[in-house]
Amino acid sequence: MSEGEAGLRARLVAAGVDLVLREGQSAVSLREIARRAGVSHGAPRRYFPTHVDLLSAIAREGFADLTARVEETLRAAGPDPRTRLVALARTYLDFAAAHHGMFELMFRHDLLASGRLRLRETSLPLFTLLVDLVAQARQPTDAPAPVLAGALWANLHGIAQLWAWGSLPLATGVTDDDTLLRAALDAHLGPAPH
Amino acid sequence: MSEGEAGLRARLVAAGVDLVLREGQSAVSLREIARRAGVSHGAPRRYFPTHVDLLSAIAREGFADLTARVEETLRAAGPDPRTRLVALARTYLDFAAAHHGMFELMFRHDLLASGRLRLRETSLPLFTLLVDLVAQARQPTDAPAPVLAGALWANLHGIAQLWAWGSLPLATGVTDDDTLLRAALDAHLGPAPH
DNA sequence: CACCACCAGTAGACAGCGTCTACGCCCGCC
DNA sequence: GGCGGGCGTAGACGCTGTCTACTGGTGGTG
Repeated sequence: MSEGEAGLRARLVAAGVDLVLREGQSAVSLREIARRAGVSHGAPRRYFPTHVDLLSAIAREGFADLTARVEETLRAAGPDPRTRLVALARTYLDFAAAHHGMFELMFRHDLLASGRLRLRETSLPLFTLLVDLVAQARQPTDAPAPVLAGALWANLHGIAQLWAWGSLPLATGVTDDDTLLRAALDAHLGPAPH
Repeated sequence: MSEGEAGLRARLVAAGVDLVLREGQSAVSLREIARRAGVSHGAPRRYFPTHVDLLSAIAREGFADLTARVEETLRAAGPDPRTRLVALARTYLDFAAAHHGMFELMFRHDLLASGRLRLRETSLPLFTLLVDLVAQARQPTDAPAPVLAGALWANLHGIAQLWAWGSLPLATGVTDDDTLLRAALDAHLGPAPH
């Protein structure tokens, strides 16, 4: 009845999100989440049959968060498609850098394999946003929008991943990912009009 | 003295490589590796103080393997830089697809953080190969070769990752990664002369 | 030739993990 | 007023990585 009574299911997910943001992927054990939610280690099982089920719910929260941030950014960006694409890309990279544990969790292969991630409801909306923008910004001679958007997304994702990994700054000698972001956008959409 | 006596250190790494290739990342527990190598679970500790030390050694083997495959491919490819780049990229994607467990292990963030991966000796040689080819293939107006190569590598890596992840085919509608590979190369190096 | 020091590998303990199962408690309904 | 059912507890199991005490064999030295 107290204000903290938000339903154990939601509390577990919230505790998990908090944990992965704060301590990283390795901290998100089932038992630690239960501890933080103030219940016994067996309690989560009623709502999440398996550890990966709980992790998937946490990762879905991550996708929702990222999508919300991107939409927020786009709301503030001007009408120019290219500018909007830069904003989207910047948000993606910032998210990956700021919430690296969550970002890792979101793209964990075993979660995907479990099928509980529901790509259609999580990552697809985000991708659709990208496809729309690409469709507006692309040149007539470019590849079809979905292919172009797919290649661009992969580029973004790779930058986020390898940048966090540290070998990209080491190898390229550049010290900020914005250089690579611009290079990627210029490459896929032609040089910036600017 | 028998032929099987290759030194426990090497046998452990070999068993780990075999295991990760065959069963995937989750199978590479310290104790399972020890079991496969025919020693007790405490034995690895003499050569690898920690589990991540052993995993790092396995991952380094993966980088060496990938590098060797790329060099082999390049040896067979013609002199045209663009053709050679396609060959390199294809090898990278094939490796990621065929040895997904190893590929994941190689880019695990906790291994990187342990410092035992030694990027300079493993991934840098590979990247240098790429930079050299890019330097030959790039247009004068393009970004500097290291930046261009970095962006291209990220693109490749992202394709490998997201393709294996499954959302790229789902989202783009394309059914083979070659389409995306070509799109990426065309984007970064200009349309193929063909 | 005897001894000893050393080193590789063994074996057991420990805490933590995910999963499973048997058990109580409490609330709402008949 | 009693009963049923869902929610959470608690303990067990086998597995994990790490730590520590130990043993057996081997090479060098007196």
